Amino acid sequence: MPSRGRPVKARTGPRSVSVRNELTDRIDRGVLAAGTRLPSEPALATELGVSRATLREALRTLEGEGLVRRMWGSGTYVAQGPRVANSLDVNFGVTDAIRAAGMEAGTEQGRYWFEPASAAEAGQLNLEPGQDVLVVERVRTADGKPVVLSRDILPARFVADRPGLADQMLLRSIYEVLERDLGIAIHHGVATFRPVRADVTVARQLDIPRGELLLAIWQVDYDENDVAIVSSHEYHLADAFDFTVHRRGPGRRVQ
Amino acid sequence: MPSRGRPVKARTGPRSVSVRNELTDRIDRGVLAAGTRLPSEPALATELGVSRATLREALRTLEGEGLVRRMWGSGTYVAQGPRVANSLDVNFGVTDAIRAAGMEAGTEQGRYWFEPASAAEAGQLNLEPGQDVLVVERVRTADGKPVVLSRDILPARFVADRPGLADQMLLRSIYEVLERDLGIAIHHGVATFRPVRADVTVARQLDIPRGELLLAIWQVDYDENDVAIVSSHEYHLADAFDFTVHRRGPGRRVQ
DNA sequence: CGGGGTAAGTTGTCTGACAAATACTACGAG
DNA sequence: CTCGTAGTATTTGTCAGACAACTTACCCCG
Repeated sequence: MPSRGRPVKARTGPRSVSVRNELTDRIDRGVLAAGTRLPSEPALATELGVSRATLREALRTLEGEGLVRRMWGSGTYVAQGPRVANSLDVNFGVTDAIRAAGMEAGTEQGRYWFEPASAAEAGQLNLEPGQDVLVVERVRTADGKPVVLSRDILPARFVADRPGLADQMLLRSIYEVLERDLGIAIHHGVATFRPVRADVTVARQLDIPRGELLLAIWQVDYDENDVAIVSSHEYHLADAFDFTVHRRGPGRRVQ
Repeated sequence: MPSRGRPVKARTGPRSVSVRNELTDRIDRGVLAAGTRLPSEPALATELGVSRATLREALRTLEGEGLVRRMWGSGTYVAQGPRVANSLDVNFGVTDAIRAAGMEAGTEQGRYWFEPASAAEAGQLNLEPGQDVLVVERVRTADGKPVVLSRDILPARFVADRPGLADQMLLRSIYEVLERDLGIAIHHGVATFRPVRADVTVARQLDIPRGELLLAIWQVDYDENDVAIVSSHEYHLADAFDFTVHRRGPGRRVQ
């Protein structure tokens, strides 16, 4: 395919994901307000120029994400739930979380280095122990105040022949650099979290007293083939944000 | 509408959910091991006795839940991802979490009372301020050691004419009582959490020093019609469990 | 004015077919 | 013998139309 300046979105994958994005867009922009009923499936399918099967594919995904609710014989409705700002279900970065809270996101003390992977890191990233990893450490600020200390760890081979990339990661989102410069799209991640107290090194970097309350988040991100790409450790100030999670079930015990 | 609180086991739902349950069962039982490829859609559809469209509906749901991965032209594979024990994505109760960790779940200091709803509670549960709510407070133990203090708040009218139900809630899971005795199935919930320090009352109930690390979780559960049913406050010992979350995306966002 | 039945509307399911992408195989060049 | 390449088979994605199951609203009747 000849290279165009901006490949709108034509080439990517199944057509149903385009439909999904179009519908989420309409919901986000308020074109489809919460609680309202969507047009019927045949009508909406014709309007979007796809078959009803493809539309249903997209609707099923949206229902799984909690954005719409389908009722047999009645219609499909936009969920009127609290469209929570930073839901942990979707894999946002720290920058997005800060901006979603209406504050200005910044970075301090950004630095990176290479080191041999520890046994734990090698296991998470599917490397041989001792292979080099790139560690990117940043202190993220909201309106100038340090709120998160993050350490992102990824295989060094990703940036081996691209010397400038590590510097880019200090300035921009790592997800963004991975996708735009390396063509690696993060598909999903698994996060584990626990309350901890700030030890002396973390306290110094975040400029808080030792023993302060933090939420520690360990996360591993995978691409669409379940290959581990990056492992992250984050320490969040306890009162910086509230995290929310949309939980499914247990209302499916009937069978 | 005829008053049918909840028909026994009349398979009210769509057939695709039965297919979904059957497939999750096979994955959970190990019949379909992680990483293996499922039979092709036509083959699996005939085996399950449904059309391919219905099977795809179920597969779509499973993909959204992260249990399988579909690859165009290749096949559908059981996700070999971390089938984490207590993932926050699914709405388990404290009892399930304790048992999943291989410990014995118990309850201490269970008690309940009625009180007028506070403004915040009334808003969450869609009540008039001042209407009575039932508050169920329990200390949950794992192998005899207190690990969670929980307060569940629900409209008093649910148990107004069933005096024994509140006592049942001290012994069994509230979800279970809601579903079996009241015909109310919790469909989903939204949880918010934050690290906190134990104040004096919480510390006394959990038998820990004041200032100990806790994870506070506020949650509101809804039925299938987005009606708020119960509001919960839980205080978890920081080192009792690790919570994990499966995070989608960021994949491809248009904007 | 209330109740019940009927009809219209909507989602769920089925059937069959073709398109698009991938995995496998056979073949030929080096 | 090794490697790359083209072709074929397999698998998921999409399409079209039809009918079934279910809900809602309207109209008619008591």
